[in-house]
Order: sequence, then structure tokens, then C-alpha cells
Amino acid sequence: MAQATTRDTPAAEAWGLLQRLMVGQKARVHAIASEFDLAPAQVHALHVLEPGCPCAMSKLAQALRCDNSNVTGIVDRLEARGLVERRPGERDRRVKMLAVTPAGEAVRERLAERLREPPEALAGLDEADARTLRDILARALGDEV
Amino acid sequence: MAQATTRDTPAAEAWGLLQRLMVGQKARVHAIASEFDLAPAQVHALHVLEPGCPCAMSKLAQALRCDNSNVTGIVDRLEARGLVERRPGERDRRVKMLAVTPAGEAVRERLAERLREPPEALAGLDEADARTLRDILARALGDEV
DNA sequence: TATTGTTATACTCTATAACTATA
DNA sequence: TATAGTTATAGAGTATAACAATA
Repeated sequence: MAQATTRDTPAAEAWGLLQRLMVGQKARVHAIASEFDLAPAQVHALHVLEPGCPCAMSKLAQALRCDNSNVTGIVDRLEARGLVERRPGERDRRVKMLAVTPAGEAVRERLAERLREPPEALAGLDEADARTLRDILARALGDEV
Repeated sequence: MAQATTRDTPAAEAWGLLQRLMVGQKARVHAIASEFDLAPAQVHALHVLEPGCPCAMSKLAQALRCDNSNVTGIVDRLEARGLVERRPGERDRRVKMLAVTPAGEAVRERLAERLREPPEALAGLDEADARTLRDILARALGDEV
């Protein structure tokens, strides 16, 4: 692996460490998805869709950062599993609104519970570090706590 | 214990923020890979392979956290581009050692340069936060700096 | 017999372009 | 004409299982 140069800025070094952390999490996230017999993109979609807040296909594509045409397939598979539903848009009949079904809501909640568990590396931080980390990340993401 | 949506541990909250950050970076990383006409997994492989340190296929599979059989295809494509080379193992002739070619080394370096740039969210942190973030992450990853 | 890498197979994700049905 | 979603197509990643060469 490429080692972080000591010449990098602190932000760049932090970024390098974050990349390492995320690579390490890839297998875990995939394993959790597998527990539910879902592919990662399907998990992501189910997470983005909020129960009670129907969402247009194009909006989902935007959230998933992929092309509209991909969403067709991803939603096909979720719908085949009975986790989401396509409903005709009311004002504009070209649009299809996605609604999470009760079954989907249950899966979504159990999934969220598993994914919310921080990885070992973070769980092992002491309380003060964890709080500081959270606060800095909140600032970085513009989440004025 | 089903939902602790508002009152998670600091570590879990930090993890949630990190997940948001990484989702936001997906498009950027993919765009950088595209600049070099490489798929993300190819970039990842090229990053893992260190010039001058030949690496067995199975070792690469381990680093990429995927099956050996995938690596065959990924390396096929990198080799077709002249970026890496398969060489027979010396002690064990079942093993194939991967070596980064000079061309691969050049691409790898330019790529690393682009990927090392921290995302806006991190670059925007003040010096003190950035250093603290780096230090906490180093502790989390067991990198006793 | 066990292991390394390959091949065969099948599925998912991905983007582009052409198409449909609405607007 | 323009837009939302689909279909067609093609390429890449992924896992499993069967296989060859080697140990």
C-alpha cells in the first residue's frame, strides 16, 4: 500500500486514513447486505427511500449518483421482493413514485440497525475521542451541531 | 434497542457522518478513475500493487477483499493496458507474481496524486481540526504515529 | 491431497443510446 | 420539443463451482 507521506497536509493525511478505514469496511458492509439477500446498491436505495415519503425514480437516481436507467433495474429487483412499490405520479403521469412497503420498512429498519453499528476501529475509541471525532466531522459536513 | 435514531453513541454518530462523507465522494472517485480510463477496482488494484514489490494474485485478492477469480479479470485488463505484468513465481510455480510496469508506475503515481487530494469537506477544516482528526483516526486504526 | 490461478456461469451494477408515453 | 422512465446493449465487478498445473 502507498504510505502517507509526511509532507501531506493534516487534512490529506486524515483523508488517507479514512480511505483505509473505508476499504476495511467494504467486506463488512457487503456481508450485512448479504444477510438480507440484497446487493449493496439495493441496500443503498432502500436506505435512501423514506417510508411515508414517496420519491420519484429520478430523485433516487440522483441520490444513488447513477443513471436513471440503472434505477429501473434496482427498483425492479426491490419490487420483485415486495420491498418497494411503483405508483403513478398524480400530477405528472410520466413520473413514477416509489413507496416503501410495510415489508420493506421492516427490512429497512433491521438493516439500518446493523449498518449503524460503528466498525471496531471507531467503537474502540475512548469517549472523548469519539465525541471529538463526531464534532469535527459534523463541522466538516456543515452540520452545525 | 430497535432505533436509537436521535441518541446514538458518539462513535455511532461519527460513523453515520463518515458514511455520508463517503457516499458524497463516490462520484468524485469514479470521475478520477475515468480520467485514466480505469474502473474503480482497477484503480484500487494499481494502488495496492507497489512498484518493486511483486505480489501474488491471491495476495491482491486479499487486499481487494474479493475472490481470486475476480482478480484474474482485473489483472487481465491491467495487463492488456500494459500497466502490470504477470511473472512466474520462482519458488512455487503455481504462483504468479504481479509487477507494476514503468508505464503502470507512471499512471499509479498520477492517480495517487489525484486521490490524495482530500475532499472539500476535509480541506475546509481549520488546521487544528484537521490535525486532531488525523490523530484520532491514526489511533482508531492502530497507527501509533 | 491441498493449493494457485483459471475458466465457466450467472447475476448485479454501470453508462450510453434509442425508444415510449406523457407533457 | 422536452422530460421521465424503460429497453437494448455492452462492459465491468462479484461469487460459486469445476478444473489444470503444481506442490
